[in-house]
Amino acid sequence: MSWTDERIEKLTKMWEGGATASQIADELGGVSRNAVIGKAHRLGLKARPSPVKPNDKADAPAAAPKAAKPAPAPEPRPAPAPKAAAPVAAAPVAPPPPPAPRPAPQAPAAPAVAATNDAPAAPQPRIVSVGPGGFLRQGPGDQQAPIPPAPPRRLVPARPSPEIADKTSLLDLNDRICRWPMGHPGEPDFHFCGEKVNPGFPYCVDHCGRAYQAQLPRGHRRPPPPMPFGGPRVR
DNA sequence: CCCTGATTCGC
DNA sequence: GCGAATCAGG
Repeated sequence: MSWTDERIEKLTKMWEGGATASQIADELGGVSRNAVIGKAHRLGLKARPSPVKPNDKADAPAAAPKAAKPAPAPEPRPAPAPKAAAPVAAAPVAPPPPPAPRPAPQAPAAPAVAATNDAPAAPQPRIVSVGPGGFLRQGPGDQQAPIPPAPPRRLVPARPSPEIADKTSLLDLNDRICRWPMGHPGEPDFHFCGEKVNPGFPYCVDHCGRAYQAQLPRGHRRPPPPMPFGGPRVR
């Protein structure tokens, strides 16, 4: 098996969605999890809580049970995204989303952001910007609102548009229609969205909104990112 | 043992 | 670039 664009794309999405290398591997088929990991690294997709990696802690004087160590080369790795500045003792990394997607009832985001620290005077309730394709980027307050409660799985959504009467199969894909996958490959109802693409993007406007999300400031990240591929397969 | 991701290194 | 082998923590 070779790394086609489609496969790389899927690998990327699943990896970023928090799927494990094994899940990705047998979802793609024909590759080992090692291959997936190797490829992910080559793609520069690293950075995921690894069970065996640098437990990088700058210092925790209050709660640092282990202090008996010559403290060799600290070697502060040049992290591309500085994730410091949290005064409260917070977990160093957010735990990856559990493999089981729970259809959370539409919990309206708390009306107030509960004054994190400061900035109570100038509350910017909405951060709305326009992406390169013209779709709206969502702010913290209204992000998941229009999106229906997480599809449990194995559902075939209504045809996105009447002109696409049948499922959009792999063979129907071209650069004008949305390639967002629905369901799992290999299953009878697997198909693609098929909506007209947001010009310049591989997806329709709706799915662009899912695929590309504005990087929110490190204070209030949404813990469960939507998994575009429909969540891990349940066997 | 099972799982995980990271890294190495011959191809 | 690729991925099996290996490492190492949970």
